[in-house]
Amino acid sequence: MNRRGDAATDEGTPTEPVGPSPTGAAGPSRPTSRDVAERAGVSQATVSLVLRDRWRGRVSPPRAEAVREAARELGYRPNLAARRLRSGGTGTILLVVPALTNEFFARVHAGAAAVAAERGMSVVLFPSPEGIGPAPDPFASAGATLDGVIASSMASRALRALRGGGLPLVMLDSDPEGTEAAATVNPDVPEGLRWAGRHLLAAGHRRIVHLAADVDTWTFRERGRALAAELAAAGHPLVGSARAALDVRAAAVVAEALLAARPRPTAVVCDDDVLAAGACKAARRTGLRVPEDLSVTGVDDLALATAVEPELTTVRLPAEEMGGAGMRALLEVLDGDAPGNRVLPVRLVPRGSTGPAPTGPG
Amino acid sequence: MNRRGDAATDEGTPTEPVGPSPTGAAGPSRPTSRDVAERAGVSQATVSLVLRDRWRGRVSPPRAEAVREAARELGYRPNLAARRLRSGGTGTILLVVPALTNEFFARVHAGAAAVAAERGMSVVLFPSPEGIGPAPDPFASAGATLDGVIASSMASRALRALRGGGLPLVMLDSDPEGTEAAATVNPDVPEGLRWAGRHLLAAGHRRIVHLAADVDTWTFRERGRALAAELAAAGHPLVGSARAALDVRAAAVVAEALLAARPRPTAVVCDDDVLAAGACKAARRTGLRVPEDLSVTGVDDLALATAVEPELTTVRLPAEEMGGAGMRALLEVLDGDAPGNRVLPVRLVPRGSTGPAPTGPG
DNA sequence: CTGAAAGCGCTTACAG
DNA sequence: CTGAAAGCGCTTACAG
Repeated sequence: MNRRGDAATDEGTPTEPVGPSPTGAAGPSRPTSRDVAERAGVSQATVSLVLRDRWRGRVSPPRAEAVREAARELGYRPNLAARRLRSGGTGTILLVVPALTNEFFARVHAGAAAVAAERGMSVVLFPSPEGIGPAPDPFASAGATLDGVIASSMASRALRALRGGGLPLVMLDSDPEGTEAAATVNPDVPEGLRWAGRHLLAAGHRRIVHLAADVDTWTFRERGRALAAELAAAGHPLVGSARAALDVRAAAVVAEALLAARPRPTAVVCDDDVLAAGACKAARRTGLRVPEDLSVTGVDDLALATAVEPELTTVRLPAEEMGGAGMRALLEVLDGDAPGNRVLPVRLVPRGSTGPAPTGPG
Repeated sequence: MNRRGDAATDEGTPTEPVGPSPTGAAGPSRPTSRDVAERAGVSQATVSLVLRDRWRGRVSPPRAEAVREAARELGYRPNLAARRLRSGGTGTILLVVPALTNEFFARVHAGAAAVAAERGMSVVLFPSPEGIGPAPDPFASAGATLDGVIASSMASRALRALRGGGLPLVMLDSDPEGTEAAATVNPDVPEGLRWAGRHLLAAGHRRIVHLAADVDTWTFRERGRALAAELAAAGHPLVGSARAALDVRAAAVVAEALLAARPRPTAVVCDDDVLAAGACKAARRTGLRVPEDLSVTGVDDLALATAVEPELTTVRLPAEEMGGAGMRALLEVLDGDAPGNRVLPVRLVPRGSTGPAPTGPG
């Protein structure tokens, strides 16, 4: 007979120094589906059916309700290990991102993990992003067997390594066309960059440059394309552009060169907040004031956007929502549905790093 | 910093799944311990003993080697669900932190998750940090059954909710005395703050103030205490201090007040990089140059430390190592060992936000 | 509509 | 030193 009780009952149990249960399964054992079945006066099979919501047309409503009540009274929670063993699933999803230390991907992960937790699944991060190209088996090195994969912002080259795993794949922030993904979830980055361009145009800026990320992925290509198109359509095309690695210091070096052009640009649109922070750094070194002499915009709305002075005007990407939506899509695929492609809205967050275009010659 | 998505070529890598699929449910079924046993000519029990490294004195060395070889040849990896079901463990560890969005805790989590993965365990984050005080059962709301708990930088009040769970507990960045933790892992924060103080004293600063975190936890109390003691011992005690919430904007407001004192302080030691960024903001608004007029130091070495201009001199805390060491300690507890208390070294990273004390009257 | 039974892959007493 | 056997808690055909 299984008991359930609070920790206080532990005091009565003998605790050897080298414990009887080295696995840490302390305390009285939890109620099982057998206990629920007994209490509800049904079989274990009925309990399983009802609790997994597969009972319609197979169990009578009153019995289903009785099962639910018994489960509630007992505080029953299914043993995930048993369920997985029986069902063949592993309960773990691999999240592949290009850089683990990046705050954006940390937020994507948080969003995905939260949704996974609701379903008793867990998320493992791909542990060595550097090795994703030549690694013969990225999945084995993940240290777990997998039910599916979510990949974010990957280069198409790196994506090849993800195929052939035969696992359901959901792509985030990636080309919705031509992938073998079962579903995609994308922030509307083109619209975001258009917002940034319009924001600067409205402030009177006419000499705008683009500090692009030196990363060959769909998301950054789209950013550059959308910005250039928007400005050109307004009759004030980009007057310059350059690429920098996603690193504040590297970006500062490249931005300094961009700012050396004459007439000097009055605004720089950056693909990413990290690049924008680099641009601000460059401005400061060059003796330019932000925003009086130079306006700067970023993308992401990371913590550093409000940490720098002035704070960054930026395009907020819904990182957590992307992770959550991606996980939800993957769960749908696992359930046999075809979720398709989703686009999430983004918004411009105006802050201190942008202002009216300086008047007079540059 | 890692470059996003920039992976080496993977040409030559076979795209077709070869042999037994390492990925689990899809494709041909994975080899089981039974397959290994068959191939090695032993029983399943022997395989289990050998592969879990519990074979000494129970299995002859040649047979043990044969088992290992068979497992290698087959690409055998144990089914975690089966192992957990049998052993009673759940394979999941709860990590409780005060703020999920904080980069420091994200790094602690990464370190813990990496070590956990090596052992086939997974880490769940406490999902609602706000609720940790009054929550009647934080464990149930974690959405999973647990083998143990790691808690970082928690207020003692919040800690009470963690007791009574009856689960093995490892504390990070917390008071090593008087807790019911089985083990603690702490960065040497007092030494870190002493370093900051010495660094400024050596640069000639005599009017130093402390911008403290308005958070009532052991780690921040220790920081203030160590700094005050170090400066007092040198004959140049703190000339002021104030507390601010861990938020750049809030810190800037408080720092402005600190900097209004006359004679003006020449250096501000901050409990955290976020506070230091706020202090830099305040300096800029006040018209003070960093570091010419004011030196600023932080603690953590977050990404923002190098994103701001000038970059922050800071005390680097080994966040990943703490998470990893904490997980290792917890695994030892689970194995029946008593790991005790560990202190991890910290180091001062001098950057542009500190310089020689300004000469002349403040 | 419902229950009895088999079995997922592993670990652990237990008997040799 | 080694193997046969039981069983962890669940889900799923299958037989009523």
